[in-house]
Amino acid sequence: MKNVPGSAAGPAASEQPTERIPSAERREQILRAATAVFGERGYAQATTDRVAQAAGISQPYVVRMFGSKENLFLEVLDRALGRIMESFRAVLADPDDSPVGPRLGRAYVNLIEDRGILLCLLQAFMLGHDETIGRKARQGFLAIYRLLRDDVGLDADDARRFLAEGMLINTLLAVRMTDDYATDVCAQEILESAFSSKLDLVLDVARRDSGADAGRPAASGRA
Amino acid sequence: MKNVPGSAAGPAASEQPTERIPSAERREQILRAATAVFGERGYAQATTDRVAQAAGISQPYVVRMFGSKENLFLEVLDRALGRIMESFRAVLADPDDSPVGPRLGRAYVNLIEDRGILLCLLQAFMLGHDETIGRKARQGFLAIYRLLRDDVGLDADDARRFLAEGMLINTLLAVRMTDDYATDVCAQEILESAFSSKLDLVLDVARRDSGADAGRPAASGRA
DNA sequence: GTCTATACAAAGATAGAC
DNA sequence: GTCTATCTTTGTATAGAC
Repeated sequence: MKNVPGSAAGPAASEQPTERIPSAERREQILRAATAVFGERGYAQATTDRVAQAAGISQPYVVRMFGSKENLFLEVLDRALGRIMESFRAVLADPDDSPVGPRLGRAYVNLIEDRGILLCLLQAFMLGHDETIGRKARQGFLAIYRLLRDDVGLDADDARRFLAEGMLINTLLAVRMTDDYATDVCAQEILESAFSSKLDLVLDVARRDSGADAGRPAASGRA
Repeated sequence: MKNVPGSAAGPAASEQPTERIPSAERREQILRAATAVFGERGYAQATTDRVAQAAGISQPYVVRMFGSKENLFLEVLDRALGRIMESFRAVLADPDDSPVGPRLGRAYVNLIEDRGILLCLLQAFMLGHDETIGRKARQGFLAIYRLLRDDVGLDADDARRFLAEGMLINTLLAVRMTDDYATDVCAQEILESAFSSKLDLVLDVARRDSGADAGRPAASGRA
């Protein structure tokens, strides 16, 4: 039972044999799906087939459009880095007078709404041993560091501390610490400490994403 | 060209068809090899065959001894957590009067000599989506947190900060930031900031491990 | 622009000999 | 205690039709 074009199972006869949409749009759709899948399972455990299912298209088409799984991941990584930098720059541009640190932190956590962005970053960092991906991952890390140093104006210690908190956040998300929020006081404590005002958002998103294991189409609107 | 028992390629006719050693010892040997491989490639990308090569035995034997790859990883994770806790407890037991924080930090970084221990931990954290491994990973994380809170006596904020620095360290190791140490000032700066007095050790270990890609036997002594 | 069919490689696991 | 041979599944990628 793979992804069926216009077969039964559906509540009537409506699903066209996959809409024919412009490749640019399709690209973005696939990237979005791939980000969720790579973020959740990691590069190696993510399959092009799961990405395809999440995007609602066939596996060969995913490969066709991006050339290879590795290439797809590289584009996903690029996109994720872009979102992060963009998000930080938006904070810097905002004429708010409260301290930047916390504002950047909140902006970072807000990115969890964009499913998989943060996790893909961490997944990429885990691939340092890979010739191609590793290099790009290091570049990405350093690009963020430079932004903190040069554009935000943090000193080396503050930049390190900021990144450290970011890595902790990534880790808590990756290990799904929210699963233990309700049953373990320590889990609760560290989550509150790490996310503070953004904890509700994190818990909401975790609830939303759980069950909807990135893989098959996210229950599209039209039923 | 797999791992050959007593074939050619060797500098003479010496290598016995793999020594017959007691299973307890072999177990430890495999766990050590597996820690290096899992740490470097991650759970999914690590193959039982690479572990076997690193341990100098056949692939089926690895599976035979641990039942499955998943089980092997779980034991590796257990062992890694044990080493960390043990190492922290040793610091607490040490009648040194300098502040505990930095001493714990140095003890943590010292663990990189035990190849893969730190990385396996992070790799496990990345597997939160996995029913079995994810649960154990969360437990491990929380066990460390409790040790910091209860045994070390840190408050929630300090414990969080300590863990955050630890996650940054893990990430820097995983992404192999040391590869850029010589060529990128930012890489140099953040490595110095994150590892401070232990940077030399880190660079040494990186040099030692590079090239010796965990996979084939680590150039055993007798040539 | 998108699919079906399929070739091909990799990897985990099992059987059974030594 | 340890290996060789091998089954089986899964997953990437290609060919070619619609």
